[in-house]
Amino acid sequence: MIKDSRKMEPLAREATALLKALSHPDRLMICCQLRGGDMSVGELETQLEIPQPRLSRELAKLREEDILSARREGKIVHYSLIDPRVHALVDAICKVMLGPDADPNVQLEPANRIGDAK
Amino acid sequence: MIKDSRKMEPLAREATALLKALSHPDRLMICCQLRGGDMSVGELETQLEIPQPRLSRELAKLREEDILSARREGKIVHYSLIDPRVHALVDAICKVMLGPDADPNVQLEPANRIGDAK
DNA sequence: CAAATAATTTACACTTATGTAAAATGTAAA
DNA sequence: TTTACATTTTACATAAGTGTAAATTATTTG
Repeated sequence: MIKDSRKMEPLAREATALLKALSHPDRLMICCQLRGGDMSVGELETQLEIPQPRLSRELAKLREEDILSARREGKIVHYSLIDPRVHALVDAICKVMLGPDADPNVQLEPANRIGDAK
Repeated sequence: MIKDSRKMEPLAREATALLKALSHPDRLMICCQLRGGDMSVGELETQLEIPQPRLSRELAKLREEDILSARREGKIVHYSLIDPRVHALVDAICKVMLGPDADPNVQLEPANRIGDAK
């Protein structure tokens, strides 16, 4: 994941590392959800409808980028955001994608279906 | 560049397409610069110190994503931002990376060297 | 038309990303 | 220990991303 362009502006490189980490629907949705507080892998799986092995791998990537941390409690592993920049960035992304006057509680997640319980 | 995950939330997919387009230092710096107004390929090359073939290819990617438009004037090609979301997103990225109270005129670009003319 | 300038496209080599399915690991309970 | 549940890791196959250098196209000028 390290790129080696001698003259590359360090700040841009750092910024793109963050952006790249968010540049996958699974990972963006995960970070979007975790803004509301910690969640277990199982909860994320249910909420986001992502097959568990894939979810697990994307969580690993976010861990490696020091964006998420994991803590185990019994057989459940809880994930949480540790990079505060991600919270701000995801907020900004939602604002840009949904418009500045959108409901701030709307999350990036699989579409709600008719009949879903509230 | 098309991903095909049946259940993928369309909004997250659209957002990540945008993020992916910005997830490369060359492309992020290009968009960052163009917030200030149109620039030619040559100007971008000089400002950003990116080898022209590579610059050209990254510009092509941004065109394909409908983020930039190009207009030719004689032998010079001028590029400009056409997706307003990108302007907002780059602003947000700068804010997140530099802190909310940073100089709003700072651009993501190769580091200024001592002795550079103002 | 020939030469010069601006920009894009090709061709390679190599790495990273992604989806899927199977196997493995850690933890708690019967 | 055997089962069951939660999560991670492996193994493949295939598609994209990236850097570099050479070739090509477009446009203006001599």
